Order: sequence, then structure tokens, then C-alpha cells
Amino acid sequence: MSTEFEWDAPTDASALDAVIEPNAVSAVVESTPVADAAASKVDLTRARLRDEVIANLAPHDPIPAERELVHRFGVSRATIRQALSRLADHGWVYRVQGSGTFVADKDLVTKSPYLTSFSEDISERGMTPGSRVLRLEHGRADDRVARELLIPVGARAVHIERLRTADGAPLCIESLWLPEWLTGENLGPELLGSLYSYFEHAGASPARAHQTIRAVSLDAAQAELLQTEAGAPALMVSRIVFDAHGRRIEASTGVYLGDRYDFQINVKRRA
Amino acid sequence: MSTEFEWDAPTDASALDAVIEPNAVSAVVESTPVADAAASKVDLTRARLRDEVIANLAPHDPIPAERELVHRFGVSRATIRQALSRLADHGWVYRVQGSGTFVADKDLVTKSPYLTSFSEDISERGMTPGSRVLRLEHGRADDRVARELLIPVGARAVHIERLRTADGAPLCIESLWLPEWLTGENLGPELLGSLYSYFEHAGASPARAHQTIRAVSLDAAQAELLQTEAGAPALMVSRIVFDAHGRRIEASTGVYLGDRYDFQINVKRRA
DNA sequence: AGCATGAATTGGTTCGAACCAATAATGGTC
DNA sequence: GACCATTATTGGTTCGAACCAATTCATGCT
Repeated sequence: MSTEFEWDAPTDASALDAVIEPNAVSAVVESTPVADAAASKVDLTRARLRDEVIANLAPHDPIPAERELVHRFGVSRATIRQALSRLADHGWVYRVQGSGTFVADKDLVTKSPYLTSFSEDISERGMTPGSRVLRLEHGRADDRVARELLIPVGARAVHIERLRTADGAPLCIESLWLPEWLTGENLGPELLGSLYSYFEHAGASPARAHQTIRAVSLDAAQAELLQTEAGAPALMVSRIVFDAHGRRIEASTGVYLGDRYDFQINVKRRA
Repeated sequence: MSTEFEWDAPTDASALDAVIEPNAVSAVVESTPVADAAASKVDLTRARLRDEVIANLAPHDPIPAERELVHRFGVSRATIRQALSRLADHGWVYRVQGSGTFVADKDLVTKSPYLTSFSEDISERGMTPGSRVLRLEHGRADDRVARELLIPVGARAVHIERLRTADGAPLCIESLWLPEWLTGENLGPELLGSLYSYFEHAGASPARAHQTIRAVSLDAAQAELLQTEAGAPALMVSRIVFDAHGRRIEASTGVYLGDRYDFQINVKRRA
């Protein structure tokens, strides 16, 4: 797990940067539960399938039948099937009714199709995430933010802008809005570490999000931040994040450099 | 269902356009099974939940408990849960453990997170898909195509380029490569109707795909086809499509106009 | 009133079983 | 050998049941 303080040497020391206190942030990070601590049978089975079965087979090899895996792993078929379904979601295996389940091409294993923070995403891609704060203040919700957070236009909300880096190079300009009921008057450093840890700490764990991906051109200011030319193509990922209670806890946009970032997904036919 | 001949008045009549014979294409379309013909219980239950339950409730209203729906619909809880899961995938409802299942905001119901053809995609967005053939020929697989279709570099493969329209306006430039074992020597009109119908007709139903989404700038030729300026931002969707047997049946890229198309997806946290 | 406690309710997980649907293997017939 | 019907195998669906985990709500105490 590399869910730690997402920070690398800032290239300049603005007033906002000075707010950061590593201690406070680590305290938040501690609350992140260690994965695999109380994993479910499905998770364990999925891990065993990947490490003990798939790892030893070549692409397009069939893996043992579900009913055999039931005996081998000592779990029910429902559990085996759930584990296989998740592996299929990630592109590890594919299933053919009447025939079997087969190892997929390893180069098409996709990063998780699940909701991740920038840090998690970049870590999964094998790079080191970093951050430089551009803005941290109470703002007034404009039309779009108000609609996305279900708050009145003009309502106060925390506005954060960060330049996100991967392996030290600028990759994304992140603009986040958080509703006031979540943050209160808080503008402390815990808003600048792993935001997803902050959410969990505040009793509003991210549960799902609605994302929209568009193509845009960088304007001059964005281009300078991302160290490229104005007009360069970029992916704009807008997301509304909901917590486990169905509340809207974040409205954000991320503008990703077109030539350094792509978005991968495995899709199935029908349902 | 509007899975019919995806065509609107071509703006010019090239030699390729002349190949089209509506009769032949309809023949292919006939083989498309009528949806809902032999729907599973899960599908029926999902439809009933959407039409009889969700439709009568406001956003954030709780829907009846799973164990009550079991009695109401006369199906097992496993079936109810499968149906609810799919509705959640589409953004119709969200679930809170220990509390209940709630109606989600209707404006965030997403088009299906499943593999669709251009025609299906555009139809779901409430527009009418169209097509103009730019190229239809046997080509030689270059590096990328060879890698994506798992065939030797330089191998013969059918290459199709189409300008796709929505409500008559250009939206996307599609470039598809099909392996020769699928098409044989065929270059007939059935390759120009609904390609997904052709796949099914050929015993190679699309089952899943691996998609990569990037941001690109349009070059001069692309811009002219899409009736915009060179340098305009666009989404490039590359996909490798697999059939139910795990065979690779299509390697394609679609370049979508940035200001007229976006890509929406609902994602969940973890698994 | 306020609060802690515990019971009831809700979705989440896991099991076992039976049957369906598609595919692959078998074996006989010509 | 080529072909076809039969059979076995495999993943897909559905059921019923029990238990777990998180939440909510009623209860009763202070």
C-alpha cells in the first residue's frame, strides 16, 4: 500500500504550501484501514485464483471448472463465481458459456474500473503522485457547482485547486468543490493530503461517482501550469462523488494532459 | 427498438456508397433477435422495478425492502438483488447497507456501461445515427492493428472507414479493422449496415471490449470531414472487441468531436 | 430532555442445491 | 473419413436458507 502522504517537493513555496503540517496529515492517514485485514471470502478467493491459478497459466489457457474450484478452495460456487466475475471485470479472465473460463491477455488487464483518487490512480499506474496547491479558500457556488452539489447558487463551499503530478511532471489540474456541511469552517491542512482519507475521517466515505469525460483544449493559463502549449488537447473528467449515505460530497473537474494520460475500461456486451 | 438500417442521406455519392443494397442489409437485420422475447427473470424484474416502483417515487425516496419485493414479485431474493444491482450500475438507485435502497437523481442515469455500437449509442442518446462510407477495402495490418488483432504485420484485413453522424451532423470518424478469418474475401454491403448484426450473423457475437480513451487534436483532413477547424479537441476511443469465444474480431478507433460528445460512466468505490 | 442499551430492520455474504443453455466430446452410421 | 444424434461438461440462472454488518428505532434509565 502506498496510500501515504501524496506530496513531492513543491516547485515554489507559496503561502498555501506553508500551511502543510506533515504530522496532522499523517494522523489522518493512520485512520486508513489496512487492506486485507478483514478480507471477505470473495476477496481471498480472488487473490488465490490470481496468484495460484492464473499466474501459472498462459493466455487463453482454460482454468479449472467452477465446480472443481469449489472443492479445491473449500468455498461455495457462489463465492467462486463472484471472485471470477471480479477478475473478469478487471480483464484477468474471460468466460465462455458451455466451454470454460480462460486466462485473458495480460497486457489488457485494466486498472480498476472503480472510483479512485488521483493518488491511487497514479500509484496503480506505477508512478509516484504529487501535488501543488494552487488555491484553498471558501468560494461561492456558481451555477454548475450548485447544481452538482444540490446547494443554492452563491452558497459557500470550499474550493481547492491543485496541480497534480506523476513522477514529478505536471499531469492534471484538479478543481474541487466541497459542500460546507462537510467541511464547516475548516480550511486546514487535512484538506490537502489524501482527500479520500479526509472524507472517511469525516464520516462520509466515498461510495460512488458519476463521471463525464470530454475532450477540451488547454487555455494559456492551463498550458503554462502543465508546461505545454496552449491549445493542446486534454481530457476533462468531471465527477460528482457520493458518500455511502447518498450525499454529494464533491464536485470536481480534472484536466489531464492528452499525451500523458489515457482512460482504460473493459466493457461487456449487454448485461 | 430502433436497430434498423443506420443510414441517412449521404451528402455525396461515391463509388462505395453505390455498393449499398438495402435488401441485403435488412436481411442481416432480420437475424437480430427481438429483445424481451425470452427475457430472464432478472431482466423482467428489473423492468418491473423501474416501471412499477421507481417511476412512482421521488429521488432519495426509499424503495421497499428486498425481502418485501421478494413476496411482491414472487421471485427469490437473489433475483431481486441482481436486478437492483443492474439498476444501481445504471444509476437508477443506490444502496445503503443497514438503511435501504433509494431512488437516485434521475438526471444522472447513465447510458449503459456496456459495449454498444455507434448506432446503439446514438439511439440511446435520443438522436438518429447515420453513416457515410469513406473506405472499404482489404488492407495490410500495420504494427498497431497486427498487435491488437493478434495477426502478423502485413496480414490482409478488411479496413472500413466511416463518417458517423447524429441527427445528420458529423460526429465521429470511425476506422475499423476486421480479421480475414472472419470476413474471408467478403467486401459486400453487409459490412456497411449494423456491423454488430454482421458479427452475430457470422457466428462471432461481440461479448466484451477493451477501450482506451485519449484526447487528441484534429488534423486538417479530420477537421474537414467533421466540419470544424483543425486543432479542435476530440476524444479518441480505441477498442479491441472480443467475441464470445475470446477471439478478437475488431480493432477500431473512433475520433469524436469534443464539443458534441462526452463519455459518461458510473463508478463504485472498491469492489 | 438526553443518552446508553438492545432489539428490529436493512442490505451484504455465503452456503447448498437444482435446473437451464451453450458447448465440446462421444460414438455410431453411412 | 464425414456426418449427425447423443451424452457429458461447462458456465448461467434461480431458488431457499442462514448468518453477518451496518443502521435505525424503541426502550428505559439517569
